[in-house]
Amino acid sequence: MQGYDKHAYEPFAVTVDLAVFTVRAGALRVLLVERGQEPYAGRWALPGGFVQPDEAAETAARRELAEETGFGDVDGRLHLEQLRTYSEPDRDPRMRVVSVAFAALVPDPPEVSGGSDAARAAWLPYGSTAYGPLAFDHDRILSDAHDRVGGKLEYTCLATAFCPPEFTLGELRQVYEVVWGTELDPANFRRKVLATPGFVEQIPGASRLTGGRGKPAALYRAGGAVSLHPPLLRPAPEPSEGTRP
Amino acid sequence: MQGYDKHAYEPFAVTVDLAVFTVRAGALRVLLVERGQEPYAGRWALPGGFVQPDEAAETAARRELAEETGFGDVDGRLHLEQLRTYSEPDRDPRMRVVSVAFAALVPDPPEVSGGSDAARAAWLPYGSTAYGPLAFDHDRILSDAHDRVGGKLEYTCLATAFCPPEFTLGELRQVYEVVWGTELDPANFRRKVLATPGFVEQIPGASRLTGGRGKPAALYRAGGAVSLHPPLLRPAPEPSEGTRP
DNA sequence: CCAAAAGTGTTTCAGCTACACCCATGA
DNA sequence: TCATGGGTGTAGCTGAAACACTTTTGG
Repeated sequence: MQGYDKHAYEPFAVTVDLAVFTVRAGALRVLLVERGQEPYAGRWALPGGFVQPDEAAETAARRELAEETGFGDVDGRLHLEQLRTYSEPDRDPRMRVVSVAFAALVPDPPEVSGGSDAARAAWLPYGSTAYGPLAFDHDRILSDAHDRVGGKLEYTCLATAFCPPEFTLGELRQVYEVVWGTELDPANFRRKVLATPGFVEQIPGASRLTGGRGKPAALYRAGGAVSLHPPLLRPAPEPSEGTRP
Repeated sequence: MQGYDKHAYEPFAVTVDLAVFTVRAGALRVLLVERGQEPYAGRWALPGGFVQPDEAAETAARRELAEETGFGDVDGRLHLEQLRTYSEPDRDPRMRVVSVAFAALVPDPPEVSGGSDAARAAWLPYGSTAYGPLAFDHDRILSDAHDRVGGKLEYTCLATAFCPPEFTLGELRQVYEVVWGTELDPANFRRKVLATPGFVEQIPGASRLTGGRGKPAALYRAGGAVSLHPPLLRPAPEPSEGTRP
């Protein structure tokens, strides 16, 4: 950071890529766009685009998401979080592109009106074989984003970002189950969540039917807390051993 | 990511910044360099520099660290981990600079031979008032890096990255205490570490004096595990409440 | 009545905290 | 001998897992 010369180096293009998740119909879904041009024409890719000269990466991420998928930040309920930056020199065959990746969570999936830029946009089930390999290194980015979200559910109150303003504890539990791919004990989950001050707040008197059948469930709002002490650990992958790479 | 034109946008400079931590003499220290030029001449800053057109950010980070501080990756014992990317348009007064920040941990601090680029390099105590505000937004980067490292100690085996190849459990415990700024019960810490398979491996027969006094301590090596199940939680900051922003 | 989901109670067990206590060494 | 840090033992608490049970709805 000592010797500066604006033109001493070949210019870098800086882009953003977004892995936007939601939970719909009991499944984890990702927002993908179909590429209309080479390279990777016809392949699915993460939404994203160039960072403009006067904007921060996060600003660019919100703008591109709206432009490309017609999905704006409705009611400010879009949770956006920087994932990491991918900078391998050959990750784009045409030029040097450094991409700042974001993981995003949205509660209810509004309709996707394929925006100005992209040929097609759709919420596809995460991990599905329906969309082959993604363009560029987007498979890796998507996988990293999924890992990050799964981990953050353990020690933050992030799960409410998948839920509408008013939700039941069963819906909140489904977020954990769908992201982790496991089943949780409803009784223990309930106690754990309610025992964490500020995770959720009950809406007095309100209740709603969920599965069509069953007792109506009380409604809750997201509380002000952001972190979980102690954390809500997912069942150990191995039989309680230190994980090796 | 649809319409490409290499010169359609003002070029971005892409740099790396490193927050390199070590534990020396019972204190957490950071590697800083003194700036020789404007802006912020004479101020302390994180080591870092430009990413070259043909290298990934992590490669650039290792190279700059060696060039600027003369501190190479001795024995491959440098733990380097991407933190996040800082891209606010005004973070450098001269031009648009997007910086990929890294957190790094090293075991024993070899001498720092202020390298080619920097005026001076030194290991300064973290949080000390000795170095005023850092250049650019480096105070924030350093703070973010400290948070990240502190958090990762809880649920990964990262602490061994601060230790030499052979270390005692007291030294390992000191890493936690120094980074978290708390005291830990030696007995319980010992049991917890040994109960996690793959965290450390005892070196049979070896022992060493540590504080000059006291019983010689057994020596251990880092094991192959990377994550901690269940985690080693630090004492809650508040009286066991969900943390609010 | 039955199925399904919400919600409560209870037993059991693992893990953590706290603290007492012994061991080996230098001063 | 005392101070210091390593290392072991143990009683008690907390919280999570597992599972039985009640409640309230739709079919």
